[in-house]
Amino acid sequence: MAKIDFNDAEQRHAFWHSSAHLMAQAVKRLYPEVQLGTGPAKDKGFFYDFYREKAFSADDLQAIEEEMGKIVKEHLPIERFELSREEAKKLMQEKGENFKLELIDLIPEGETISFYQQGEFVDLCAGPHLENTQQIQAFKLLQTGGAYWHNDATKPMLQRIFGIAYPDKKMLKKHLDELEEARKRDHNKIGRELEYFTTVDYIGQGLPILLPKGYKLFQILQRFVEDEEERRGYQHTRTPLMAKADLYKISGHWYHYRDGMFIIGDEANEDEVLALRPMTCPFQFQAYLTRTRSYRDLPLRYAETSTLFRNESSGEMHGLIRLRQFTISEGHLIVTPEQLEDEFKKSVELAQFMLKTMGLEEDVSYRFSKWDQNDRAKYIGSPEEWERVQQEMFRILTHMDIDFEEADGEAAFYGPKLDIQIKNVFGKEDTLITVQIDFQLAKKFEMEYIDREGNKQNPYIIHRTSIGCYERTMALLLEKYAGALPLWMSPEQARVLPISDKHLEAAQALTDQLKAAGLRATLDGRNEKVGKKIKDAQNEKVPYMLVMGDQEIADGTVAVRSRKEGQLGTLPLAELITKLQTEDKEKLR
RNA sequence: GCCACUGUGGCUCAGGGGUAGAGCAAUUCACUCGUAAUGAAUAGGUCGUGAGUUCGAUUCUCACCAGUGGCUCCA
Repeated sequence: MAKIDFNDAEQRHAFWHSSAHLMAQAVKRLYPEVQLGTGPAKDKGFFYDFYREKAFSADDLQAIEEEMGKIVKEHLPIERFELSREEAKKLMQEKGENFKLELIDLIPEGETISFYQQGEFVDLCAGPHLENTQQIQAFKLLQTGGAYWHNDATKPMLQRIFGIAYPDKKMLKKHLDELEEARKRDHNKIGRELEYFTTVDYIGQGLPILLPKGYKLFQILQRFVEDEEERRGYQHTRTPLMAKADLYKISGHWYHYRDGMFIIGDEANEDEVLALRPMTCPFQFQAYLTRTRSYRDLPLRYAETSTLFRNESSGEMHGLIRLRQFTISEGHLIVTPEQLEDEFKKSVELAQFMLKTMGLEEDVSYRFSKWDQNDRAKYIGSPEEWERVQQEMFRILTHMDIDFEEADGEAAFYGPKLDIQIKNVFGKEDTLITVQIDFQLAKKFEMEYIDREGNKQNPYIIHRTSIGCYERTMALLLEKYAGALPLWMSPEQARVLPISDKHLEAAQALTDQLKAAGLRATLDGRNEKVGKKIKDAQNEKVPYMLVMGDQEIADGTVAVRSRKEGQLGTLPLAELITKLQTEDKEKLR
């Protein structure tokens, strides 16, 4: 039997795919009434969807694991065979696999219909697979969850079981240990422990409280972003958090986004109906509309640190990543067609600069999000316009030095997007940053400029964010650094630790001097042993600990300890301040 | 919204139909300490919320709220 090369993506894939079949075989043995959905390999691991009235319990999972172990020991060969469409349907009918029957109907005419069999278990499947069940020597079922048939919320919900498998126990243990480690970085855990944020049940879902450390980080990022934007030719606005329904009717949000908005007042009662803003675009457009614009005014770059409200459905909220109220580094660029490419590139470059400075540039991937031409109700504009703008955007993207994937059906309702994606500790992907080309809203809002020939033209609009939503970005930073943020982002950069109460006064003076030098310093004036103070500061991820005792006071120095490097010896105060200021300004690690 | 799981003092958790405990953390006093875990004392919980069953519920039932994982949706 061929040995599996786990570094080979295809072999790994086949391994996990066969693991899914192994699990399905065990499930069918234990619960014959279960109907099979589908069971593919994932990036890491596998899952299989089953139709069953009851969800699988933890005890069920254990029983399934045990049954899988038995099947492995049976050394069942895995064999492929092909059937005609009629034979295939007959077989699946006999087995009562109604979902598989649906799948057969989806296989295009002329394509071969293949099955894989191991022992009594047969599954409709394109493969490829392992040769024998005994190759799967180590596995673990990790969790269950509901999943709609065909990923469609109108279809029945199946029970999905997730698992991981490896050719040997060592590899499995390594994977499980890594999972454990990743969980320890979960921003939702450390962000609360380190007191960046909290939630309160009687405030509500998706409405976190940023505690002082959380707000400090927010503020540091906001100042950094706004300064950088200003340097790059942006002007900042501050626009209302709500508007009359009329505004959203012009933009189309009222019709395309209504379920996502918090609406105040009732049209039926002829109230004045207002809605909290789910995005900033129509507000900033009003800034553009204050006077007649010439091509000489363009590009016009508006930015805003903008708080938005979206009525996400209840199951969606997650830590700081998915919220009902959040604040985004919003911006809109009003450009002529000739400026589109350059301004688009600059927008992406600004985002990349932000990612690089935060240390996240290695962790993101790029997605060119296009419309779904089979679902036109979701979008405004004609198919011809969509094709034209998407081609234009594709052209711009290929001129840039980025690898991107294309995704259908991920566009905004008014235009295609470049999404910068990032994964959290659980491997779940979210959009961190987005740059979008909008060829629709300028027309709707009658935004125009006078071109060289004196003719009125609709500009293009680039919707973009430089750092994304602050809350989400903060979440990913906390996970990236496991709470130990680089100095420039640390809410508390240095903590002064007096050896005893005797040294409190000198320690206070040192703290004040550091603050005067623009550093974020605090004093631990507790009546505790210095060892304990150091330990606490380490746990709270403070980058620098400054110990003050008789020796230091006599010498006019400070004993410096770094979280990363341990004892750094004693430094004269002026030298310490220079060191910290230098590191603070560096930003890049 | 759907499928599940969870909810006992700041944290980790124990307990169990008769109105609650432990360790750590906290506070005060003593000690004034050079890399946490000395001594003494104190405080802190209507056991997520509401209703039902019961003589009595934190413990049983139901509903709701919130947190978490998955699906759908989305920044």
